[in-house]
Amino acid sequence: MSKPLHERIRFDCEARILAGDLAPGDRLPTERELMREYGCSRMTVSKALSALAAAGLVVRRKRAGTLVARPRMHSMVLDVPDLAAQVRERGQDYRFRLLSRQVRPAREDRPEEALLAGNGAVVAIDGLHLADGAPLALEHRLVNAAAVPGIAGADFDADPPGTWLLRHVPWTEAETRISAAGARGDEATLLAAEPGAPLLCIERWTWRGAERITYVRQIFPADAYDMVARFGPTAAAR
Amino acid sequence: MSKPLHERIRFDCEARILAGDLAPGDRLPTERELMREYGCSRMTVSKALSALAAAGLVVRRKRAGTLVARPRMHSMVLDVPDLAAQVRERGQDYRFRLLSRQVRPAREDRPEEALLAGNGAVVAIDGLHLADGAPLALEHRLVNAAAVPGIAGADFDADPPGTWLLRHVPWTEAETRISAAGARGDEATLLAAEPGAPLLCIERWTWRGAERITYVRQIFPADAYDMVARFGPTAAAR
DNA sequence: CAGTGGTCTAGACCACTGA
DNA sequence: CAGTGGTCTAGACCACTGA
Repeated sequence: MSKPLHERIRFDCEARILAGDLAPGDRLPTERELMREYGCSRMTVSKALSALAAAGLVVRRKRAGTLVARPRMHSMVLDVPDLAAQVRERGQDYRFRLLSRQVRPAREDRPEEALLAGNGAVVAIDGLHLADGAPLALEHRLVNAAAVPGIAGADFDADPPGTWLLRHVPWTEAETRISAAGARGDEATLLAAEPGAPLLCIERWTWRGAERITYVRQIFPADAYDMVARFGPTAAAR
Repeated sequence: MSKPLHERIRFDCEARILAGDLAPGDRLPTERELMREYGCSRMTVSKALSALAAAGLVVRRKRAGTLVARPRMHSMVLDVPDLAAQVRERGQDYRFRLLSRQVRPAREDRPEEALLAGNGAVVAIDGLHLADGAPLALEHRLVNAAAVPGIAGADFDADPPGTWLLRHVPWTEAETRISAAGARGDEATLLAAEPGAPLLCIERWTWRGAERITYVRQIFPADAYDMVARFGPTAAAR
């Protein structure tokens, strides 16, 4: 029914900041002042202001008080594409066409394979993401065979390799690189594009602790895909 | 010296989850069990577990307890480029060359200008980001003249327009679109590239409340720039 | 319906730091 | 050195929900 008191206090303070009523550097009421204003205990006020601090809207300093933070926008939240879900959301038919899957020793002359598996084996997977039968993205993936035993025999009809991995390998870290590139001849053929045509290129390394799990490179024809990132003072920390 | 107790409890639980000691869906000890284990009050335990929930590592449900969350990686943190800072960090000389600045009525036949300013005036700024004198990115920016009065006469020698705006317009929301495109003839000339050459294209809309402040489109030659985004179970919520 | 987390109180002692 | 936030206690009542 009614929101908890600490959420109401947080909301009220947030509203004053976002409306510009309080400018960056201005002081909010102290905890003791807010206790009186809302007729509540200090823990309740503290919870509200700590949440604002965690969200980056205020900075709290002893003696100085709680100050409206200077806005930053150094980072935004990037949606990681689940291609299958996105295609289906548009009412199209999603399919993953497996082009090849090999289990073989990592090639020393390929930096990604050496980084991934050292002297061990890699599972190399190439495939095409299709929307209503038309090529959406070409995917080249390498998986550390020792780290993910099940991958060699996994069935990618239901889930493409990325989704399969997300389900079977928990708690990873990842780094994504987004760039543009021109289509090579073989890539152009598979994507039904012209050689040299502009592509959006997404490369991602995924770790579990210190161990590299997988490397993937997905390329999209320029008109087939955009990535979207968002920033908001409220949503930034979520 | 010593970390607060609630941080220690949080750290201990986090370590057990990240080590795989507790799998997704497993139950953590209840608050009352942790109270006994650490010999502390329930508020202290609650603070630790709430922080883990806010970070997305656990899900808390009444009666069911605190469960290790299923990993998601639906989103990553994207660094927003401060081109001037990045260029200087590489030891190169950064400059912004202003190509043109106009204050004029928004053109109705251009969707961005109509969205931005309606029937009002826009400030249209075109410029080139240079690293050691070589073109790094071509920028086309539109600013809502009514919303940002100072921009018409601002000096962009010290700060490029994006940096200037960040300093003068607080608390905005933003949406960034990243795509690939081929260079048009005029763009290619300014960027010292071939027509049709692949470009990384970054478009960003910035709002203050319901009001649109600025639209910017930056294009980078494919080999000049990559964007990087990161995901980590601990750092995700920061 | 018993056990869980959610919220809240009314205190306390303390570390820090800027007026 | 006085005022601020940081932490913590030992309770309480409650809403929710799954064993």
